[in-house]
Amino acid sequence: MPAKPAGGVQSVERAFDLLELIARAGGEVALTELAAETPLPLPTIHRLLRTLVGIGYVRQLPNRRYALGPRLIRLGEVANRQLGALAMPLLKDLVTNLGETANMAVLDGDMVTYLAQVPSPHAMRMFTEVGRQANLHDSGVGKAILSVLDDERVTRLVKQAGMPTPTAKSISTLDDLFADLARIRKDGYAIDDEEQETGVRCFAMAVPGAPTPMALSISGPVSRVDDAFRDRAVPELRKATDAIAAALTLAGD
Amino acid sequence: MPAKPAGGVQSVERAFDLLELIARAGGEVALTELAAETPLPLPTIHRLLRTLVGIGYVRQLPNRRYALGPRLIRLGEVANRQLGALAMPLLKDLVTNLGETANMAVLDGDMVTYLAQVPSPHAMRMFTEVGRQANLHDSGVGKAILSVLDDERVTRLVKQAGMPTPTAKSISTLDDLFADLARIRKDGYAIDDEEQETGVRCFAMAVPGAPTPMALSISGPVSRVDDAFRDRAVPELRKATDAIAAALTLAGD
DNA sequence: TCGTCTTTTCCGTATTATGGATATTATTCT
DNA sequence: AGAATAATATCCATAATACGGAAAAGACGA
Repeated sequence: MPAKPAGGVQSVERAFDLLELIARAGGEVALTELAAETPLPLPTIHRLLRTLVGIGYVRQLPNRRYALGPRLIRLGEVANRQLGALAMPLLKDLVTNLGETANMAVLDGDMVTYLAQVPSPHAMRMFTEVGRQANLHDSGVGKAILSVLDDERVTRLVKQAGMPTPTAKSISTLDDLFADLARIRKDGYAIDDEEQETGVRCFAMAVPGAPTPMALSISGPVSRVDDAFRDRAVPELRKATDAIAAALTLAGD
Repeated sequence: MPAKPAGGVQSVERAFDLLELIARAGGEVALTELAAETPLPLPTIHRLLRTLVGIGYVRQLPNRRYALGPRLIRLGEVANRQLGALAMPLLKDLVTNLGETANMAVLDGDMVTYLAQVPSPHAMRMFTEVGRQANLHDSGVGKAILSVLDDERVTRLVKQAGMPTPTAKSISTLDDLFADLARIRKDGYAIDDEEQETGVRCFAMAVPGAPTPMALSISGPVSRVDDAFRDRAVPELRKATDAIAAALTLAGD
């Protein structure tokens, strides 16, 4: 009885589902908790975990609880470098030409993950933003990414993640979000106007045709990041996103 | 005909082998290159990759080459945070009490990966060391980790990774390495005396009984990190590694 | 100490992944 | 440019592999 048309290797898919579940649960889960979140029978879950523990991608705590293993860190790092290396020179150009902090982020589950950043020469910013995650509806990169997805998927992702409002200006309803997405689709760039952090404004643009939805952004204090800045920034962002799209198409020489 | 007594799920193990191979190859490989490095038949490799691409852990470039996918970044981040969060307060204590940069690293394949760092208040150090990898034989944390492994494994790992000599003081032969490991086992701490980077000395100690071999270190300029410093540092390191060992044992509340 | 819940092992079954053979593309050579 | 070559992708019969119900072993709480 073929329930799914997918042609993937089931046990592999299930193993990664488990890893995702552990990650979603904060990095540490009991076997029963996993069983509650998947339709898989307990022995199956246990066998897959046993396998993952054996090869070091999951570690079992003395509690018998399961956590993500350290070998995953390396894989994540390489994946990160891979994409980051591609973007770094472009982000640097953005910072040189515009003088504000440039970021690159990808869609990752129902959030965005920042992959690379070149800080502005102006002020010292936070430790490192790389690896940080943000919500789709309250960040420039998030909205830019949503703008290239179909409405159905937008709804699903946002409902899944919820719509917290870190500032008074944060978008809080699906209607407002779709109105903003319509503007983004029309103009080709997203604005985060103090929606994520008070005092910080940001312009963002999706990489067109990227296999994994991703976006670039340029952000800084509202005092400097104004309409005049936008007029300078948008063409630069376009140039950079186009360059990444091209690099992805030609990747690997 | 059971060739291996292992009770793992083969397809899962194979899938992760492929991910490791891609990582080892620098993040991007052609199908044939993978085939050359595994005994697996091509169709099997292809099917596994297809599965991984389908769920986003591998992406296929327009070249048809395969690269690690962005979903791995998230998993790596969570795994990192998991271990890092545990260590952060302890590293902070080390820095407070000793005034130099504190690191935590784990064994990862045939190298060490730095998981967390608290920089010293003294001088500005490099961007961020987190995620960086170092060799086992030329770093304090690496040698500390080797000291808790059996000789056979030490030999295998070091032969696998090779013994580059970044500085004139780097250990370059297995004999020298084993002599140093003997001292480390006796005294309970490792020294990296400008073996990795000229001008930088470091004391390191393994976390006893850690499920995944890991170590802490405290490092700084040779001018400040001297014998007197060692006498202050070693007890502090012991305290911190014991605390981590205890935390691992009690992890999960 | 005993009872309950969680984790782990067992093992017959058939579903699932396997890989040889082959088709379909890219790439190189002349 | 076209043919030859190599790389990548798909088929499909086979059986080996993973599966999951059932029951044991172990942890936990009373």
